[in-house]
Amino acid sequence: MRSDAAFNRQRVLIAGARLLSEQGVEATLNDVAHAAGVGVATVYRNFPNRDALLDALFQAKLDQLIELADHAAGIGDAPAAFDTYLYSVMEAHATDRGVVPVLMRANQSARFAEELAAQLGPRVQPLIVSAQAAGSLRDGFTIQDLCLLSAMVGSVADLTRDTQPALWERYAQMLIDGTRPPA
Amino acid sequence: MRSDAAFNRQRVLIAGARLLSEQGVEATLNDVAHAAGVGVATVYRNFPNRDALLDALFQAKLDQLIELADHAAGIGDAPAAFDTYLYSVMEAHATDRGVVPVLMRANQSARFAEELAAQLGPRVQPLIVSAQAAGSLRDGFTIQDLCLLSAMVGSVADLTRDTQPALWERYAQMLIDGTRPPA
DNA sequence: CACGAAGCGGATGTGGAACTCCGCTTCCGG
DNA sequence: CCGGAAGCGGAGTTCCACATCCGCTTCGTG
Repeated sequence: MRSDAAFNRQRVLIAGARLLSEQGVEATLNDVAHAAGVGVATVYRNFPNRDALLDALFQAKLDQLIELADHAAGIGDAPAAFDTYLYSVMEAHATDRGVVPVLMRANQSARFAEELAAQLGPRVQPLIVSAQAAGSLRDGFTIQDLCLLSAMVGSVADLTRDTQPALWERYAQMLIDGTRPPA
Repeated sequence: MRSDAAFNRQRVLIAGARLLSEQGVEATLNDVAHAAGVGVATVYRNFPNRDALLDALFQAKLDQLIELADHAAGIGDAPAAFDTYLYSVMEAHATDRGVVPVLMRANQSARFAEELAAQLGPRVQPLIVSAQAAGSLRDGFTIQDLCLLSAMVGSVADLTRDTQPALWERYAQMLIDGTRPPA
């Protein structure tokens, strides 16, 4: 691969990630190409179609969540570690319009679901188990719950972004409260 | 207005409501026209554009929520009345893909926000106040909370409809638990 | 019943976004 | 330093949904 081509591919990925965060999946490939400072054809040369680009960005988002999990795993206190992780994922959903649609493709594509489970599961499951053992998390709580609770926060953030950009935090807190074991 | 024209208008509204429930705002006017058994032009003769049709359907959805509120108001027990209302609104969001986008236009249009507040507020506020007085609902809970909690359930239902159509109930229950006063 | 206005349906126009084609430019091994 | 392969940009094509136009049909009044 020629060096300039590799450089352009990076530019497309970076611009794509930025536009995805800001505008969600609505962003057009024309916009991405323009933002990256390349022509549309260059985008299509690297990614056969729109979905292929999204696939590539999916892995980047996944890496981001993995990093959050690894950071939380470094916290000694089990309840705090879990809470920190859950909150940071919620924050990612709320502030990055690309996370929800990209990750939620897992519901539609077995390949995505597997990759998600394989890469994220081993890191997150211990957080859940430890928090349950410490009594700060209700039994029966699953990774899927974590994904969907975060998606819920994301949807609130989407609806209120224009008028009350910080409101999602209220609901994030409410949901975190809801993860405690029933009294 | 000619009788056949009035009849066709009704057919469009009914078909529009059905498609909105099933497919959400994605439904095309062509589909609506076909489902109603009329031509596209007939739809446009009654509603100058797509938004005008959605406006008309908005009022229908609103009536539906009002009916739910009136039904709940008939329940003597204040906590049960509020819970019933909240759950039934959540159910409406989860099973009718049209409710979220139609109602959430209130966030963008002052007119909708006013109409919503004017028609729904006086019915729902008493439910909230009574439940709070009875100690089953936390202080600071607002109508907006009710709308957004329901929207959250709707978003979960959207994401899981294909694979686990009843999963939204789990989160509905979780959120209702979250409306109790903190221990 | 007859006639004109009101209403009708679908062919057509318009616009925006995904995707392709092609003539020009840039890279890089010999 | 040069030839050609690899890469490039953007004009053009296709597709789909919204919206309009127009010749034909139906209603309902006199």
